[in-house]
Amino acid sequence: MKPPSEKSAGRRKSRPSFEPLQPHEIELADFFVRMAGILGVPRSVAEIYALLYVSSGPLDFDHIQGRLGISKGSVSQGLKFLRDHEMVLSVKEKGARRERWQPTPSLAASLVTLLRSQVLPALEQAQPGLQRVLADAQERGAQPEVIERLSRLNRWNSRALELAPLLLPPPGA
Amino acid sequence: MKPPSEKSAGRRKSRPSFEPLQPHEIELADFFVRMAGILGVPRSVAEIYALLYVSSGPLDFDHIQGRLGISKGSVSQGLKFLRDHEMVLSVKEKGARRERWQPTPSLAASLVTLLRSQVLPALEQAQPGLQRVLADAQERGAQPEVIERLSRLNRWNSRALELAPLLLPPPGA
DNA sequence: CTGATGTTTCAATAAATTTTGAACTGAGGC
DNA sequence: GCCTCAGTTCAAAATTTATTGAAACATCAG
Repeated sequence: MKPPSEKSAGRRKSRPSFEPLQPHEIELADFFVRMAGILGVPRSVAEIYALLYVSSGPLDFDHIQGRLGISKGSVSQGLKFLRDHEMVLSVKEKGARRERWQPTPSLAASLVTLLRSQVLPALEQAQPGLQRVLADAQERGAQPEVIERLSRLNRWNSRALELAPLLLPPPGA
Repeated sequence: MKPPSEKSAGRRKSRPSFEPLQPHEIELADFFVRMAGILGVPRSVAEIYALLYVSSGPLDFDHIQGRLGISKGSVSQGLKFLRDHEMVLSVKEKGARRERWQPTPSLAASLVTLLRSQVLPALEQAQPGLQRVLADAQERGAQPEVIERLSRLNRWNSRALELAPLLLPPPGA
């Protein structure tokens, strides 16, 4: 958006200037963006992941920002998200100041982490409420059909909560 | 937002005036809204489904609108969404003008339908692109690590596409 | 056919989410 | 300690998505 004369590269910091995404990279990014969209993950996050995914080695902050052409803030927040969900790893070379990033080995595991973090809290928080709703319906002598529905929902919820910890040990095990 | 004097119910159409949601209904609605949010389903759609889910019999258009206090447009669109994803059924009593709605018997089946409709198109559309990205990487002699990642992604995609039709027969079987 | 009821459509509006960028923080290096 | 670099924060702006409501449409009774 403000390509600063590009050629004045010479002095001081040499303003790296990165290539925009290549067609094959765009294609992959589109795929990840679309899949991420289903889970409400922002475009910029998916793009960062896609870039790391097609790149041969780990990339540092400035490369990510430069190649994707997005703001520092977005890169920072995006990497935070990916870190929090254990979808990227930083490779800190000895004696190097900058961190360099690469995708976690297993995309499958990453997805599980992501899902857990979205679904589990909802299930946990809902637990007492759902029980109350069911009890309520029973007290009020609601239709058997409704009671049945609410019971099933409660059973599901409990079962999901029991199963969840088996999927992947909670962070710190 | 503009309660039309409420008490002037008398004449003509008797302006039904529905109760707002009860606490136990709100609780359930919150749960559905939250779960729906994970998949990017709008609040109003989740609310409609929740209301039908706790209600004893099928509800008609005006009841849904009245009890949720949302616009006609939202109800119409919401029901369309739920219909399209086979999450609600209409029970048309003989000789009755209005349609009345209730949730599909199996919530599980409904969720599968919903997921299919979101994920499948993305997988299908991505298929050729992903293959191209992989071929591209091979031609360019990319790092083995990258090739490996892209291959795995392709295998996943194919497998998912093969498995999908088994989950539930496509609408019209 | 006509009028009334019930539903859908869709442009305008409102609400929610994402992105930006400038100010800030922190960690070394010197 | 002071300065530079690397990265974070967060309020404002941009963008995207959902909701509204008036007008169009459809269906049926008479």
